[in-house]
Amino acid sequence: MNDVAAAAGVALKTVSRVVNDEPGVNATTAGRVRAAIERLGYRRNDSARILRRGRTASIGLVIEDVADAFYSSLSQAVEDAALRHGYLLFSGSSREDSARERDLVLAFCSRRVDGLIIVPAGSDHAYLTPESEAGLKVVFADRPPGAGFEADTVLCDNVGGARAGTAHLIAHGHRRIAFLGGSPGIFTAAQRLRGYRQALAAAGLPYDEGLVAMGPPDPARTRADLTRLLAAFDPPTALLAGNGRTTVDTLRALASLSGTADAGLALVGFDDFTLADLLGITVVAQDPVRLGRTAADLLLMRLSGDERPVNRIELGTRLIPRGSGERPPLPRLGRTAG
Amino acid sequence: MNDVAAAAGVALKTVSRVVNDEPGVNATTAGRVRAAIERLGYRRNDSARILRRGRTASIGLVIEDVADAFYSSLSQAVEDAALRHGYLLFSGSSREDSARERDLVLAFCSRRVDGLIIVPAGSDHAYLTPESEAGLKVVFADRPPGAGFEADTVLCDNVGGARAGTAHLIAHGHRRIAFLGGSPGIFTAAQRLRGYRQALAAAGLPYDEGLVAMGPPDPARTRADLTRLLAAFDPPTALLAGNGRTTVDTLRALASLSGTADAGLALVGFDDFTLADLLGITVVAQDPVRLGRTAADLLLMRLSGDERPVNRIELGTRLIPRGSGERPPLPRLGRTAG
DNA sequence: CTGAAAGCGCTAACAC
DNA sequence: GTGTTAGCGCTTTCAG
Repeated sequence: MNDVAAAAGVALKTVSRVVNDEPGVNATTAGRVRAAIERLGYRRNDSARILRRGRTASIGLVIEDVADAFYSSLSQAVEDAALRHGYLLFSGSSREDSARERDLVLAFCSRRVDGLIIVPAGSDHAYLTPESEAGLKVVFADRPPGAGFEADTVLCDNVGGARAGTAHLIAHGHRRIAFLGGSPGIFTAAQRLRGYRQALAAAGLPYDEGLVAMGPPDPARTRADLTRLLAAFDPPTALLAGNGRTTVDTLRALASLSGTADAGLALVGFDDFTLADLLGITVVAQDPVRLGRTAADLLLMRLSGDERPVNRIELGTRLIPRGSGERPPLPRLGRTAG
Repeated sequence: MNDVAAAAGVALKTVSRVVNDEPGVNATTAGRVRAAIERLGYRRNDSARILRRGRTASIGLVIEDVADAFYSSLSQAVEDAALRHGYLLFSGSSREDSARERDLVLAFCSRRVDGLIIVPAGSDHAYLTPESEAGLKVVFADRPPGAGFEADTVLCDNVGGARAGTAHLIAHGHRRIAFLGGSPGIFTAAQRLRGYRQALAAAGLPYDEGLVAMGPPDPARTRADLTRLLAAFDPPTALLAGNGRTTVDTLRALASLSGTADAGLALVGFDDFTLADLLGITVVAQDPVRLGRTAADLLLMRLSGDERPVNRIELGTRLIPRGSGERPPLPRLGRTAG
């Protein structure tokens, strides 16, 4: 900036004014400055600017995994909102590791991001208290913060969605419905299990632990779970898959077990996915774009001075019937009592 | 840092030493400092650090669209490599808009990222010359930089992949093969068209412009293209879809046209996608993770001082037969000449 | 082992 | 309209 000033024969401050489009600079002078900038290939150093102004115009996004369709859609929505408002985006994936979440968050804090959108992997966010007190704005998305930390939160209606999916299967005559969900320690998985149980209870059906299999998405495990379930004395006639990856793993497992007694199993997946329409898979759809946009809007409101009490927003889900969830129970020959 | 120093009864510099794990600090003193840091909730301000050191330990990633599976996989790979080496990642999507690409890149440059990985939307990168001369390291991924700008580049073998896909269809007896590709202005789309033509030429088949439809992925357009192709006097018996989204759009279109004469059309897609296995879709698979990792490794090498001449790496593709590409041509009743 | 002073490149506040 | 000065919070350099 000094060099530019020298080259244009003006003071440092004038260059600053031109660079920042501040009013009160003679058009001719400004032209001379701009020419010098062009000639020298000068680019403002935002690090210095940030240091001086105390505002970075950047926000941090911590999700579980960018390569997952749900989170990449969410990212896209957050990115759009951020860029539209002049914020740059730092992003990182926790990979469901709370230490990595914490490291990312603290690294972003050290960079003095103005705000943070977090899909938490961990359940303790006390480490954010000093930042929050120092004025950092934080919004939690998809999962709430750990107990003891208050912040705006945007969630999907996991309980309602799972309840609706299960009720749908019950309405189609199913009485033995298995639930294949994510790790019970993950908020969304636990909530979906609750919804599943609520629907069973509402229909007067018993809750059978033998019909529940939970854990991190893993094709081999899903296949094993399914094999076990179908080999039982009283196997399920329907499945509720608790998340997108498990739904896909379940489809693969069913395809590979095909020809055996599994065919005709009804299936409802939680979270929509590409080509579910072509495959005829009934799902409880979430709206990751809306989730991301809502979280971003909330954060941007806070960043522009909104001081209202903490929000907790729950977005609805939508059941999309496509065939797999509307199949009636298949009578299982040679296995009925007697 | 001043406050911490005061609270711990030491000088500023000692706090700095502790914060940065520099050697030469008495363990007791260090303990006192750390206690003060904890008590005050102090977090180093990286903006100041960056300003002083002239190195931001961050890299910028500009892709086409995070919500696209290909680019989100690439992102994940880049992110992993970056974090592993202590770099934070700025990311943004150009949405195939060269102005947005430029704005993002320049914003990252203003933040003084140490390096940049770009999937270019535009074809003029002269605007990067000053940065490059100032020491910024740039790697291009998936598509090369515009003429006149030299930089490391990592590509997929688009020509070879499309040639292999087309040759595969020819080997299965097809003579009239349509190509549904992306906008001809996009490097990858143009290269894949070349590969398609090479394969036809190698087999002595004519190139028929009526069998080629190119443009930005759009379900409605794909459907219209397909309808037109199939209604022609001498319709194709096979399709080569030029990218992931078009492959999916093609599948939907074929499904909705189903029952009519389209069934039995052979199909090879370029770029693999989730569930292509279950749907039995033969594809020419790229490896976005490897692409991202290679680009990141290249950049990290440069950042650690590698000054060797510019690299241009081309990653191979892999044809995965799954059924759709192995169907023989279907004789078309009532349409043959005579 | 610890500390004091200078300065990274910019902007805010105030002259002229 | 333009210029001068101070200082953002840190690291570097050099002294104790």
